[in-house]
Amino acid sequence: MQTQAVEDYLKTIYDIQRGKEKVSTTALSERMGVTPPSVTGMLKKLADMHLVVYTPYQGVTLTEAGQKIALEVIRHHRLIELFLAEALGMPWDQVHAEAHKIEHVLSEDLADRIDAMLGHPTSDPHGAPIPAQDGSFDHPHCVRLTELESGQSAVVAEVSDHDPALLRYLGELGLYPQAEVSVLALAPFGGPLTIRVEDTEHVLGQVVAKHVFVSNIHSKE
Amino acid sequence: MQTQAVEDYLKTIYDIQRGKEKVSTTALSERMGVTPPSVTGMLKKLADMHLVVYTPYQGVTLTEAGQKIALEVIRHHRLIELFLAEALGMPWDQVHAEAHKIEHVLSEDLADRIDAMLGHPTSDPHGAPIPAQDGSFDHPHCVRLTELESGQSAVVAEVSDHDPALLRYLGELGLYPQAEVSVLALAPFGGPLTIRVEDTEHVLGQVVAKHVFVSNIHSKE
DNA sequence: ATAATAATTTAGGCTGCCCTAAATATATTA
DNA sequence: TAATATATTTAGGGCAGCCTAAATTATTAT
Repeated sequence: MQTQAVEDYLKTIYDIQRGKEKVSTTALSERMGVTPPSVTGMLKKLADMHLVVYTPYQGVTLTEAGQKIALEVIRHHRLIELFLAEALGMPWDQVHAEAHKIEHVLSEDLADRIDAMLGHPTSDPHGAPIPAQDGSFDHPHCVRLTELESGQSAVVAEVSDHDPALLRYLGELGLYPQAEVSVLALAPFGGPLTIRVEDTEHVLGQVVAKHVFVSNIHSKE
Repeated sequence: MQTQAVEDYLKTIYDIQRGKEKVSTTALSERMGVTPPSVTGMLKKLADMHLVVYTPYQGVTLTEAGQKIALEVIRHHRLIELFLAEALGMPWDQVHAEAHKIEHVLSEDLADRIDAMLGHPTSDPHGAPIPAQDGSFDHPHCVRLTELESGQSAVVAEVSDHDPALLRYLGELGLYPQAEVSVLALAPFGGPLTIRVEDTEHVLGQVVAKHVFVSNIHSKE
Protein backbone atom coordinates (compact mmCIF):
# COMPACT_ATOMS: atom_id res chain seq x y z
CA MET A 1 0.00 0.00 0.00
CA GLN A 2 1.15 3.54 -0.78
CA THR A 3 1.55 6.32 1.69
CA GLN A 4 -0.27 9.62 1.47
CA ALA A 5 2.86 11.44 0.36
CA VAL A 6 3.59 9.03 -2.47
CA GLU A 7 0.05 9.29 -3.76
CA ASP A 8 0.18 13.07 -3.59
CA TYR A 9 3.41 13.27 -5.52
CA LEU A 10 2.13 10.95 -8.24
CA LYS A 11 -1.11 12.85 -8.55
CA THR A 12 0.67 16.17 -8.79
CA ILE A 13 3.13 14.85 -11.37
CA TYR A 14 0.22 13.62 -13.43
CA ASP A 15 -1.46 16.95 -13.10
CA ILE A 16 1.56 18.91 -14.29
CA GLN A 17 2.41 16.65 -17.19
CA ARG A 18 -1.22 16.73 -18.26
CA GLY A 19 -0.73 20.47 -18.78
CA LYS A 20 2.12 19.50 -21.15
CA GLU A 21 4.59 21.24 -18.90
CA LYS A 22 7.90 19.66 -18.09
CA VAL A 23 7.67 18.17 -14.62
CA SER A 24 10.52 19.91 -12.83
CA THR A 25 11.63 19.78 -9.23
CA THR A 26 10.62 23.39 -8.75
CA ALA A 27 7.17 22.92 -10.23
CA LEU A 28 6.54 20.02 -7.87
CA SER A 29 8.02 21.94 -4.99
CA GLU A 30 5.62 24.82 -5.52
CA ARG A 31 2.52 22.74 -6.09
CA MET A 32 3.15 20.54 -3.10
CA GLY A 33 4.29 23.20 -0.68
CA VAL A 34 7.61 21.54 0.17
CA THR A 35 11.18 22.58 -0.50
CA PRO A 36 13.08 21.43 -3.62
CA PRO A 37 15.45 19.15 -1.69
CA SER A 38 12.43 17.31 -0.29
CA VAL A 39 11.18 16.79 -3.82
CA THR A 40 14.52 15.46 -5.01
CA GLY A 41 14.58 13.00 -2.15
CA MET A 42 11.09 11.77 -2.86
CA LEU A 43 11.70 11.46 -6.59
CA LYS A 44 14.57 9.09 -5.86
CA LYS A 45 12.29 6.96 -3.75
CA LEU A 46 9.56 6.96 -6.38
CA ALA A 47 12.16 5.92 -8.95
CA ASP A 48 13.28 3.06 -6.70
CA MET A 49 9.66 1.94 -6.52
CA HIS A 50 9.46 2.08 -10.31
CA LEU A 51 6.63 4.58 -10.17
CA VAL A 52 8.50 7.30 -12.07
CA VAL A 53 11.43 7.66 -14.41
CA TYR A 54 13.70 10.22 -12.89
CA THR A 55 16.66 11.79 -14.68
CA PRO A 56 18.55 14.15 -12.38
CA TYR A 57 18.37 17.75 -13.52
CA GLN A 58 16.03 16.72 -16.34
CA GLY A 59 12.70 16.17 -14.66
CA VAL A 60 10.47 13.19 -14.12
CA THR A 61 7.72 11.20 -15.87
CA LEU A 62 5.28 8.63 -14.58
CA THR A 63 5.67 4.94 -15.38
CA GLU A 64 2.60 2.85 -16.20
CA ALA A 65 2.43 1.76 -12.58
CA GLY A 66 2.78 5.32 -11.36
CA GLN A 67 0.10 6.60 -13.68
CA LYS A 68 -2.25 3.85 -12.57
CA ILE A 69 -1.95 4.96 -8.96
CA ALA A 70 -2.26 8.63 -9.92
CA LEU A 71 -5.48 7.92 -11.79
CA GLU A 72 -6.93 5.94 -8.91
CA VAL A 73 -6.29 8.81 -6.54
CA ILE A 74 -7.71 11.31 -9.01
CA ARG A 75 -10.78 9.14 -9.44
CA HIS A 76 -11.27 9.05 -5.70
CA HIS A 77 -10.73 12.76 -5.39
CA ARG A 78 -13.30 13.69 -8.00
CA LEU A 79 -15.87 11.19 -6.86
CA ILE A 80 -15.62 12.56 -3.34
CA GLU A 81 -15.86 16.14 -4.56
CA LEU A 82 -19.01 15.39 -6.47
CA PHE A 83 -20.43 13.38 -3.63
CA LEU A 84 -19.85 16.13 -1.11
CA ALA A 85 -21.36 18.74 -3.38
CA GLU A 86 -24.30 16.71 -4.59
CA ALA A 87 -25.25 14.49 -1.66
CA LEU A 88 -24.26 16.75 1.20
CA GLY A 89 -24.72 20.17 -0.32
CA MET A 90 -21.20 21.35 0.43
CA PRO A 91 -20.18 24.58 -1.37
CA TRP A 92 -17.94 23.93 -4.37
CA ASP A 93 -15.06 25.98 -2.98
CA GLN A 94 -14.80 23.69 0.05
CA VAL A 95 -15.03 20.27 -1.53
CA HIS A 96 -11.48 20.26 -2.87
CA ALA A 97 -9.75 20.55 0.50
CA GLU A 98 -12.06 17.99 2.06
CA ALA A 99 -11.66 15.55 -0.81
CA HIS A 100 -7.90 15.94 -0.69
CA LYS A 101 -7.84 14.48 2.80
CA ILE A 102 -10.34 11.71 2.22
CA GLU A 103 -9.03 10.50 -1.14
CA HIS A 104 -6.10 8.71 0.49
CA VAL A 105 -8.12 6.66 2.93
CA LEU A 106 -10.92 5.54 0.63
CA SER A 107 -11.22 1.84 -0.16
CA GLU A 108 -11.99 0.76 -3.71
CA ASP A 109 -15.22 -0.74 -2.45
CA LEU A 110 -16.37 2.54 -1.00
CA ALA A 111 -15.31 4.44 -4.11
CA ASP A 112 -17.37 2.06 -6.22
CA ARG A 113 -20.39 2.47 -3.96
CA ILE A 114 -20.17 6.23 -4.23
CA ASP A 115 -19.71 5.94 -7.98
CA ALA A 116 -22.83 3.78 -8.27
CA MET A 117 -24.83 6.02 -5.96
CA LEU A 118 -24.03 9.01 -8.15
CA GLY A 119 -24.94 7.07 -11.30
CA HIS A 120 -21.41 6.65 -12.66
CA PRO A 121 -20.80 10.35 -13.24
CA THR A 122 -18.24 11.55 -15.77
CA SER A 123 -17.24 14.89 -14.30
CA ASP A 124 -16.80 16.50 -10.91
CA PRO A 125 -18.28 19.81 -9.67
CA HIS A 126 -15.47 21.77 -11.33
CA GLY A 127 -15.98 20.02 -14.64
CA ALA A 128 -12.91 17.79 -14.43
CA PRO A 129 -13.47 14.33 -15.92
CA ILE A 130 -13.77 11.37 -13.55
CA PRO A 131 -11.74 8.31 -14.62
CA ALA A 132 -13.55 4.97 -14.72
CA GLN A 133 -12.37 2.00 -12.61
CA ASP A 134 -10.01 0.95 -15.41
CA GLY A 135 -8.44 4.40 -15.53
CA SER A 136 -10.02 5.37 -18.83
CA PHE A 137 -11.79 8.65 -19.35
CA ASP A 138 -12.33 11.03 -22.14
CA HIS A 139 -10.82 14.40 -22.08
CA PRO A 140 -13.23 16.55 -24.04
CA HIS A 141 -11.34 18.99 -26.23
CA CYS A 142 -11.33 22.38 -24.58
CA VAL A 143 -9.34 25.59 -24.65
CA ARG A 144 -8.74 28.49 -22.33
CA LEU A 145 -11.37 31.15 -22.16
CA THR A 146 -8.75 33.72 -23.18
CA GLU A 147 -8.24 31.91 -26.48
CA LEU A 148 -11.68 32.82 -27.72
CA GLU A 149 -12.08 35.61 -30.27
CA SER A 150 -14.44 38.52 -29.81
CA GLY A 151 -17.90 37.52 -30.80
CA GLN A 152 -17.47 33.82 -30.11
CA SER A 153 -19.50 31.99 -27.51
CA ALA A 154 -18.83 28.77 -25.70
CA VAL A 155 -19.82 26.55 -22.83
CA VAL A 156 -17.68 26.50 -19.70
CA ALA A 157 -16.15 23.04 -19.48
CA GLU A 158 -13.88 23.17 -16.46
CA VAL A 159 -12.44 25.49 -13.83
CA SER A 160 -9.41 25.02 -11.61
CA ASP A 161 -10.42 23.67 -8.23
CA HIS A 162 -7.45 24.68 -6.09
CA ASP A 163 -8.23 28.17 -4.86
CA PRO A 164 -11.42 28.54 -2.80
CA ALA A 165 -11.44 32.33 -3.12
CA LEU A 166 -11.16 32.12 -6.90
CA LEU A 167 -13.94 29.55 -6.99
CA ARG A 168 -16.27 31.75 -5.01
CA TYR A 169 -15.46 34.58 -7.39
CA LEU A 170 -16.06 32.45 -10.47
CA GLY A 171 -19.32 31.30 -8.97
CA GLU A 172 -20.46 34.88 -8.47
CA LEU A 173 -19.58 35.66 -12.08
CA GLY A 174 -21.62 32.70 -13.25
CA LEU A 175 -18.56 30.86 -14.55
CA TYR A 176 -19.26 27.24 -13.65
CA PRO A 177 -19.45 24.09 -15.76
CA GLN A 178 -22.30 24.14 -18.32
CA ALA A 179 -22.67 27.93 -18.18
CA GLU A 180 -22.87 29.68 -21.53
CA VAL A 181 -20.49 32.57 -22.10
CA SER A 182 -19.99 34.98 -24.98
CA VAL A 183 -16.85 37.01 -25.45
CA LEU A 184 -17.51 40.68 -26.10
CA ALA A 185 -13.99 42.05 -26.25
CA LEU A 186 -10.46 40.86 -25.78
CA ALA A 187 -7.48 43.15 -25.30
CA PRO A 188 -4.45 42.23 -27.43
CA PHE A 189 -1.74 40.89 -25.14
CA GLY A 190 -3.22 39.43 -22.05
CA GLY A 191 -5.24 42.43 -21.00
CA PRO A 192 -8.68 42.32 -19.49
CA LEU A 193 -11.23 40.15 -21.21
CA THR A 194 -14.85 41.19 -21.33
CA ILE A 195 -17.33 38.37 -21.36
CA ARG A 196 -21.06 38.13 -21.12
CA VAL A 197 -22.61 35.40 -19.02
CA GLU A 198 -26.30 35.06 -19.80
CA ASP A 199 -27.35 38.66 -19.40
CA THR A 200 -24.49 40.04 -17.37
CA GLU A 201 -21.25 41.55 -18.56
CA HIS A 202 -17.97 41.11 -16.73
CA VAL A 203 -14.40 42.19 -17.14
CA LEU A 204 -11.94 39.46 -16.28
CA GLY A 205 -8.20 39.54 -15.89
CA GLN A 206 -5.83 36.96 -17.31
CA VAL A 207 -5.17 35.43 -13.94
CA VAL A 208 -8.77 34.40 -13.60
CA ALA A 209 -9.53 33.60 -17.20
CA LYS A 210 -6.60 31.25 -17.69
CA HIS A 211 -8.19 28.93 -15.16
CA VAL A 212 -11.40 28.66 -17.10
CA PHE A 213 -11.63 26.19 -19.95
CA VAL A 214 -14.38 26.13 -22.52
CA SER A 215 -15.67 23.83 -25.25
CA ASN A 216 -18.59 23.84 -27.70
CA ILE A 217 -17.29 26.95 -29.34
CA HIS A 218 -19.26 28.71 -32.01
CA SER A 219 -19.32 32.16 -33.54
CA LYS A 220 -22.53 34.08 -33.51
CA GLU A 221 -24.14 37.53 -33.77
CA MET B 1 -4.01 19.75 15.06
CA GLN B 2 -3.59 16.21 16.34
CA THR B 3 -2.02 13.38 14.44
CA GLN B 4 -3.78 10.16 13.66
CA ALA B 5 -1.78 8.27 16.25
CA VAL B 6 -2.61 10.69 19.04
CA GLU B 7 -6.30 10.51 18.26
CA ASP B 8 -6.19 6.74 18.16
CA TYR B 9 -4.52 6.49 21.53
CA LEU B 10 -7.00 8.85 23.14
CA LYS B 11 -9.94 7.02 21.65
CA THR B 12 -8.63 3.67 22.82
CA ILE B 13 -7.89 4.97 26.31
CA TYR B 14 -11.44 6.27 26.50
CA ASP B 15 -12.77 2.96 25.31
CA ILE B 16 -10.87 0.96 27.90
CA GLN B 17 -11.67 3.22 30.82
CA ARG B 18 -15.31 3.22 29.79
CA GLY B 19 -15.26 -0.54 30.45
CA LYS B 20 -14.10 0.37 33.99
CA GLU B 21 -10.84 -1.43 33.39
CA LYS B 22 -7.57 0.08 34.50
CA VAL B 23 -5.89 1.56 31.45
CA SER B 24 -2.56 -0.25 31.45
CA THR B 25 0.30 -0.16 29.00
CA THR B 26 -0.37 -3.76 28.04
CA ALA B 27 -4.06 -3.21 27.45
CA LEU B 28 -3.29 -0.31 25.13
CA SER B 29 -0.53 -2.28 23.47
CA GLU B 30 -2.92 -5.11 22.62
CA ARG B 31 -5.79 -2.95 21.47
CA MET B 32 -3.60 -0.80 19.28
CA GLY B 33 -1.42 -3.49 17.82
CA VAL B 34 1.86 -1.90 18.89
CA THR B 35 4.52 -3.01 21.38
CA PRO B 36 4.48 -1.90 25.03
CA PRO B 37 7.59 0.31 24.67
CA SER B 38 5.82 2.21 21.91
CA VAL B 39 2.89 2.79 24.21
CA THR B 40 5.11 4.05 27.01
CA GLY B 41 6.74 6.48 24.63
CA MET B 42 3.45 7.81 23.39
CA LEU B 43 1.98 8.12 26.88
CA LYS B 44 4.83 10.42 27.80
CA LYS B 45 4.09 12.59 24.81
CA LEU B 46 0.38 12.67 25.57
CA ALA B 47 1.22 13.67 29.14
CA ASP B 48 3.46 16.47 27.84
CA MET B 49 0.53 17.67 25.77
CA HIS B 50 -1.68 17.58 28.88
CA LEU B 51 -4.06 15.15 27.23
CA VAL B 52 -3.55 12.41 29.80
CA VAL B 53 -2.36 12.00 33.36
CA TYR B 54 0.32 9.36 33.27
CA THR B 55 1.82 7.75 36.35
CA PRO B 56 4.61 5.32 35.39
CA TYR B 57 3.75 1.73 36.24
CA GLN B 58 0.29 2.83 37.39
CA GLY B 59 -1.61 3.46 34.19
CA VAL B 60 -3.13 6.47 32.56
CA THR B 61 -6.33 8.53 32.58
CA LEU B 62 -7.65 11.17 30.21
CA THR B 63 -7.66 14.84 31.11
CA GLU B 64 -10.63 17.01 30.19
CA ALA B 65 -8.83 18.07 27.02
CA GLY B 66 -7.96 14.49 26.16
CA GLN B 67 -11.50 13.30 26.69
CA LYS B 68 -12.82 16.08 24.51
CA ILE B 69 -10.68 14.93 21.60
CA ALA B 70 -11.54 11.28 22.23
CA LEU B 71 -15.23 12.07 22.12
CA GLU B 72 -14.87 14.04 18.91
CA VAL B 73 -13.14 11.15 17.24
CA ILE B 74 -15.71 8.70 18.56
CA ARG B 75 -18.49 10.93 17.30
CA HIS B 76 -16.91 11.01 13.87
CA HIS B 77 -16.38 7.29 13.86
CA ARG B 78 -19.95 6.45 14.72
CA LEU B 79 -21.46 8.99 12.38
CA ILE B 80 -19.40 7.59 9.54
CA GLU B 81 -20.34 4.02 10.42
CA LEU B 82 -24.00 4.87 10.36
CA PHE B 83 -23.64 6.88 7.22
CA LEU B 84 -21.88 4.09 5.36
CA ALA B 85 -24.42 1.54 6.47
CA GLU B 86 -27.49 3.67 5.93
CA ALA B 87 -26.69 5.86 2.95
CA LEU B 88 -24.39 3.55 1.05
CA GLY B 89 -25.67 0.15 2.09
CA MET B 90 -22.32 -1.10 3.32
CA PRO B 91 -22.49 -4.34 5.37
CA TRP B 92 -22.18 -3.74 9.10
CA ASP B 93 -19.07 -5.86 9.44
CA GLN B 94 -17.16 -3.59 7.04
CA VAL B 95 -18.13 -0.15 8.29
CA HIS B 96 -15.84 -0.21 11.31
CA ALA B 97 -12.59 -0.57 9.37
CA GLU B 98 -13.63 2.04 6.84
CA ALA B 99 -14.77 4.49 9.49
CA HIS B 100 -11.54 4.00 11.39
CA LYS B 101 -9.59 5.43 8.47
CA ILE B 102 -11.96 8.27 7.65
CA GLU B 103 -12.60 9.46 11.21
CA HIS B 104 -9.20 11.18 11.39
CA VAL B 105 -9.57 13.27 8.27
CA LEU B 106 -13.14 14.47 8.73
CA SER B 107 -13.74 18.17 9.27
CA GLU B 108 -16.24 19.31 11.85
CA ASP B 109 -18.28 20.85 9.09
CA LEU B 110 -18.56 17.60 7.21
CA ALA B 111 -19.36 15.70 10.39
CA ASP B 112 -22.17 18.14 11.09
CA ARG B 113 -23.53 17.77 7.58
CA ILE B 114 -23.59 14.02 7.90
CA ASP B 115 -25.18 14.32 11.32
CA ALA B 116 -27.92 16.55 9.91
CA MET B 117 -28.44 14.35 6.87
CA LEU B 118 -29.00 11.36 9.14
CA GLY B 119 -31.42 13.32 11.33
CA HIS B 120 -29.13 13.69 14.36
CA PRO B 121 -29.01 9.99 15.15
CA THR B 122 -28.24 8.76 18.65
CA SER B 123 -26.69 5.38 17.93
CA ASP B 124 -24.53 3.74 15.28
CA PRO B 125 -25.22 0.45 13.42
CA HIS B 126 -23.80 -1.55 16.32
CA GLY B 127 -25.96 0.22 18.85
CA ALA B 128 -23.19 2.38 20.31
CA PRO B 129 -24.36 5.86 21.30
CA ILE B 130 -23.26 8.81 19.17
CA PRO B 131 -22.04 11.83 21.16
CA ALA B 132 -23.54 15.22 20.29
CA GLN B 133 -21.35 18.14 19.16
CA ASP B 134 -20.84 19.16 22.79
CA GLY B 135 -19.67 15.67 23.71
CA SER B 136 -22.77 14.78 25.66
CA PHE B 137 -24.61 11.53 25.11
CA ASP B 138 -26.69 9.21 27.17
CA HIS B 139 -25.46 5.80 27.92
CA PRO B 140 -28.61 3.74 28.23
CA HIS B 141 -28.31 1.26 31.08
CA CYS B 142 -27.51 -2.14 29.67
CA VAL B 143 -25.98 -5.41 30.79
CA ARG B 144 -24.30 -8.35 29.14
CA LEU B 145 -26.50 -10.94 27.56
CA THR B 146 -24.91 -13.55 29.82
CA GLU B 147 -26.22 -11.74 32.88
CA LEU B 148 -29.82 -12.54 32.05
CA GLU B 149 -31.62 -15.30 33.95
CA SER B 150 -33.42 -18.16 32.27
CA GLY B 151 -36.84 -17.03 31.22
CA GLN B 152 -36.00 -13.37 30.90
CA SER B 153 -36.24 -11.53 27.66
CA ALA B 154 -34.62 -8.31 26.51
CA VAL B 155 -33.80 -6.09 23.59
CA VAL B 156 -30.32 -6.13 22.11
CA ALA B 157 -28.81 -2.72 22.76
CA GLU B 158 -25.27 -2.95 21.48
CA VAL B 159 -22.70 -5.32 20.03
CA SER B 160 -18.94 -4.98 19.79
CA ASP B 161 -17.93 -3.63 16.40
CA HIS B 162 -14.30 -4.73 16.17
CA ASP B 163 -14.39 -8.21 14.71
CA PRO B 164 -16.00 -8.52 11.26
CA ALA B 165 -16.31 -12.31 11.50
CA LEU B 166 -18.09 -12.06 14.83
CA LEU B 167 -20.40 -9.42 13.44
CA ARG B 168 -21.37 -11.56 10.49
CA TYR B 169 -22.05 -14.39 12.92
CA LEU B 170 -24.16 -12.22 15.20
CA GLY B 171 -26.05 -11.01 12.18
CA GLU B 172 -26.84 -14.56 11.11
CA LEU B 173 -28.07 -15.31 14.62
CA GLY B 174 -30.33 -12.29 14.54
CA LEU B 175 -28.41 -10.51 17.28
CA TYR B 176 -28.41 -6.90 16.19
CA PRO B 177 -29.62 -3.72 17.87
CA GLN B 178 -33.40 -3.64 18.48
CA ALA B 179 -33.73 -7.43 18.13
CA GLU B 180 -35.76 -9.16 20.84
CA VAL B 181 -34.16 -12.09 22.57
CA SER B 182 -35.36 -14.51 25.23
CA VAL B 183 -33.03 -16.62 27.33
CA LEU B 184 -34.03 -20.26 27.47
CA ALA B 185 -31.21 -21.76 29.48
CA LEU B 186 -27.95 -20.68 31.04
CA ALA B 187 -25.28 -23.05 32.27
CA PRO B 188 -23.90 -22.17 35.75
CA PHE B 189 -20.36 -20.84 35.28
CA GLY B 190 -19.92 -19.37 31.90
CA GLY B 191 -21.08 -22.35 29.92
CA PRO B 192 -23.12 -22.16 26.74
CA LEU B 193 -26.13 -19.91 26.78
CA THR B 194 -29.24 -20.90 24.91
CA ILE B 195 -31.25 -18.02 23.59
CA ARG B 196 -34.25 -17.68 21.37
CA VAL B 197 -34.36 -14.94 18.77
CA GLU B 198 -37.84 -14.51 17.38
CA ASP B 199 -38.61 -18.10 16.41
CA THR B 200 -35.13 -19.57 16.29
CA GLU B 201 -33.10 -21.14 19.08
CA HIS B 202 -29.35 -20.78 19.33
CA VAL B 203 -26.60 -21.94 21.63
CA LEU B 204 -23.99 -19.26 22.26
CA GLY B 205 -20.66 -19.44 24.01
CA GLN B 206 -19.33 -16.89 26.48
CA VAL B 207 -16.93 -15.44 23.98
CA VAL B 208 -19.73 -14.34 21.76
CA ALA B 209 -22.30 -13.47 24.39
CA LYS B 210 -20.02 -11.16 26.38
CA HIS B 211 -19.94 -8.85 23.38
CA VAL B 212 -23.70 -8.49 23.31
CA PHE B 213 -25.36 -5.98 25.60
CA VAL B 214 -29.07 -5.83 26.26
CA SER B 215 -31.56 -3.49 27.87
CA ASN B 216 -35.35 -3.38 28.39
CA ILE B 217 -35.22 -6.54 30.42
CA HIS B 218 -38.37 -8.23 31.61
CA SER B 219 -39.35 -11.69 32.80
CA LYS B 220 -42.14 -13.51 31.08
CA GLU B 221 -43.75 -16.90 30.48
C1' DA C 1 33.11 31.99 -24.43
C1' DT C 2 32.76 33.60 -19.92
C1' DA C 3 30.45 35.40 -16.16
C1' DA C 4 26.36 35.74 -13.60
C1' DT C 5 21.98 33.70 -12.37
C1' DA C 6 18.82 30.13 -11.59
C1' DA C 7 17.73 25.33 -10.86
C1' DT C 8 18.91 21.24 -8.71
C1' DT C 9 21.23 18.05 -5.81
C1' DT C 10 24.12 16.63 -1.74
C1' DA C 11 25.05 16.74 3.11
C1' DG C 12 23.49 16.67 7.48
C1' DG C 13 19.81 16.97 10.72
C1' DC C 14 15.00 16.92 12.92
C1' DT C 15 10.51 14.88 14.37
C1' DG C 16 7.02 11.28 14.74
C1' DC C 17 6.18 6.81 15.61
C1' DC C 18 7.53 2.39 15.37
C1' DC C 19 10.78 -1.67 16.73
C1' DT C 20 14.04 -5.14 19.65
C1' DA C 21 16.82 -6.16 23.60
C1' DA C 22 17.94 -5.31 28.14
C1' DA C 23 17.01 -3.37 32.68
C1' DT C 24 13.90 -2.47 36.38
C1' DA C 25 9.71 -2.36 38.97
C1' DT C 26 5.55 -4.78 40.52
C1' DA C 27 2.85 -8.78 41.56
C1' DT C 28 2.48 -13.58 42.70
C1' DT C 29 3.45 -17.74 44.86
C1' DA C 30 6.02 -20.86 47.74
C1' DT D 1 10.15 -13.30 52.97
C1' DA D 2 12.45 -14.95 49.11
C1' DA D 3 12.05 -16.46 44.49
C1' DT D 4 9.77 -16.35 40.31
C1' DA D 5 6.90 -14.46 36.91
C1' DT D 6 4.85 -10.55 34.75
C1' DA D 7 4.44 -5.74 33.57
C1' DT D 8 6.70 -1.74 32.38
C1' DT D 9 10.31 1.28 31.21
C1' DT D 10 14.99 2.55 29.33
C1' DA D 11 18.35 2.30 25.74
C1' DG D 12 19.38 2.38 21.21
C1' DG D 13 17.92 2.23 16.33
C1' DG D 14 15.12 2.44 11.86
C1' DC D 15 12.31 4.63 8.38
C1' DA D 16 9.46 8.26 6.28
C1' DG D 17 9.32 12.74 5.03
C1' DC D 18 10.39 17.16 6.01
C1' DC D 19 13.99 21.09 6.70
C1' DT D 20 18.43 24.41 5.98
C1' DA D 21 22.92 25.32 4.15
C1' DA D 22 26.29 24.36 0.89
C1' DA D 23 27.82 22.44 -3.45
C1' DT D 24 26.97 21.45 -8.14
C1' DT D 25 24.92 21.68 -12.75
C1' DA D 26 22.31 24.10 -16.24
C1' DT D 27 20.83 28.29 -18.34
C1' DT D 28 21.10 33.03 -19.70
C1' DA D 29 23.27 37.29 -20.60
C1' DT D 30 27.31 39.83 -21.85
